[in-house]
Amino acid sequence: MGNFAFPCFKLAKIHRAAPQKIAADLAEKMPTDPLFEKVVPMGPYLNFYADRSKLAEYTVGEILRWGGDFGKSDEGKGKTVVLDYSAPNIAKPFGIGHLRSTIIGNSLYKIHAALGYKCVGINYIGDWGTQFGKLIAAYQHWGDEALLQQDPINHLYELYVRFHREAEADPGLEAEGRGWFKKLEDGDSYATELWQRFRDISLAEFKRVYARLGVEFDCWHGESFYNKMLDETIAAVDALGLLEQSQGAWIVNLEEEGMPPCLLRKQDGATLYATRDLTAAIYRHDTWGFAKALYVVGVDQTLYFRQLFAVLKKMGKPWVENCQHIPFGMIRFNGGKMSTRQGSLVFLDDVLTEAIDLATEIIAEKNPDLPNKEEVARQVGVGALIFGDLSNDRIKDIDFDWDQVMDFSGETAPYIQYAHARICSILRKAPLEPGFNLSLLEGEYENALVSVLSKFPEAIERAGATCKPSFVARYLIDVAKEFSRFYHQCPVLNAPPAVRAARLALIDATRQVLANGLSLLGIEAPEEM
RNA sequence: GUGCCCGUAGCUCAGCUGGAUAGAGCGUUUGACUACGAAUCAAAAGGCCGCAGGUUCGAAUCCUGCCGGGCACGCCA
Repeated sequence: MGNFAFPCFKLAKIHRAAPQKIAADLAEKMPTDPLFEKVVPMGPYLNFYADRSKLAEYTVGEILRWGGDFGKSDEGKGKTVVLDYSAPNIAKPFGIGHLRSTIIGNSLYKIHAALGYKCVGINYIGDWGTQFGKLIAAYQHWGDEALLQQDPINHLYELYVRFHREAEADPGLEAEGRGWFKKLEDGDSYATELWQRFRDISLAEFKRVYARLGVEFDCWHGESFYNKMLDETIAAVDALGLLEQSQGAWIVNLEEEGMPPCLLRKQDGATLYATRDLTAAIYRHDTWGFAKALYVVGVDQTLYFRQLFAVLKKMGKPWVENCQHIPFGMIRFNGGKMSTRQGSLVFLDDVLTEAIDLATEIIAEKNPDLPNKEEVARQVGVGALIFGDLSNDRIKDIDFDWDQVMDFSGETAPYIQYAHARICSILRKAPLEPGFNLSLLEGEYENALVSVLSKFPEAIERAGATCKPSFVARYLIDVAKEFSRFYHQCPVLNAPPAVRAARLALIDATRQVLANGLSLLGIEAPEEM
């Protein structure tokens, strides 16, 4: 098989001839092209074989020329894409469930940036809503000031879990929670003060986790940021004649669209998630005039986003066509849904710590003299965790499994990082030599590596078009795999001088692609590990 | 009940707009550190691509039905 194959069945139909004959005829008539070494028919297929030397000269040459910019494009030049990701509910602890939105969004940010878009990463933190009323109610009943001082996160978590446990037996609690949220919305000073404290405590903790993950945001406008604009939004909906009262609540009817109504105000007058999201969408469009707005949110909210977008459409916002829900599958635990309320939550921070500890152990065993072990252990442990998530199609559910997370062999980030580190190791011994002749790279393993390297821009493009970082992740596995084969088959340092120079250039190009690719996933590439 | 998503090797998953003999990793068995780092490489075993129809020269891929699993379906986010 060649680098490209052309099936001749369709032509066979048109010309009423056997596809084998068509392939043979075409091979005869095909004009010679310097890029292809040969074009040969094989049954009903026409195979194009690229000229290995030319492909190597071009590919490796381009990579070395562009360096860190190799793979980028100007597809999104002059366009802005707004990404809504992570968006943790800060009344709850940061669970492993939030990891998905965070790292998928982070990667899509980098991928779009590489495609030339101006990106705005928004952490739409869940710092408003009924859950804060519940938290306040819980604090009223069982809160402990001393505990809140010394171990704030765990204490808030306990309160949250206890509230829902006790609420099962005492439905009055739910009403109490809603009551506190209403007070919060009405500006009650005591409620506001508690809310502010809970918010500050949680946010500080969340920022610590983001730092460990290496994730950043351009904008931290949470739900509470839009409080003052909510009335205006509802008034605008009303002015368009879209607002209806139903069972005491204010809604936008979506019967025509075949969907349940979208609630904007509860019976008690308090607002809902949709009210804030609607406001946020309009605000974001006014502020950034986005060409695309991506919402990296779980698949369980698919209907919700269809409703939200439907309301925007009814409001006559043509730009709603550029809004897109980017769903991802749920993380389950022991086959069941992970629930903060039931306390069956795996803390992201614990998972990070475990992964980093394991990386530390492996380093102690395999590379005890490594400088800055702690930093490398973090890069590897966190990388493994991120890659484990990004390497599969985001729509698939994940059953959280410690054994799987803690496996650093095979198709993992450490595998890719290891290939990168080995290249760096060789290049430390022998830096790139000037005057190399890339046309010498025509061996089987060299060609396989060159060939996969040439496909990097394509991988980024696909990942961007589909909003699926997994295309980049899987691509990097291919690169690392081809490199590993090459590495075991072809000596670099001990090769004849001319070949050695060319191979040094080849591995340097490989190093560049691995580093560029990993960075698109939000994974670091240590030079030693 | 209705709608949406998923179903590929023992396990976890690739398979782009239908195209050649369906591919990886883990696990299992075997081989390779006196060549640049063995977190690696090489090899073997392992498949009615959930089931049944249909469209097509050709289907894991498209259509229909069924089975199994997940999610959602008005006062949470």
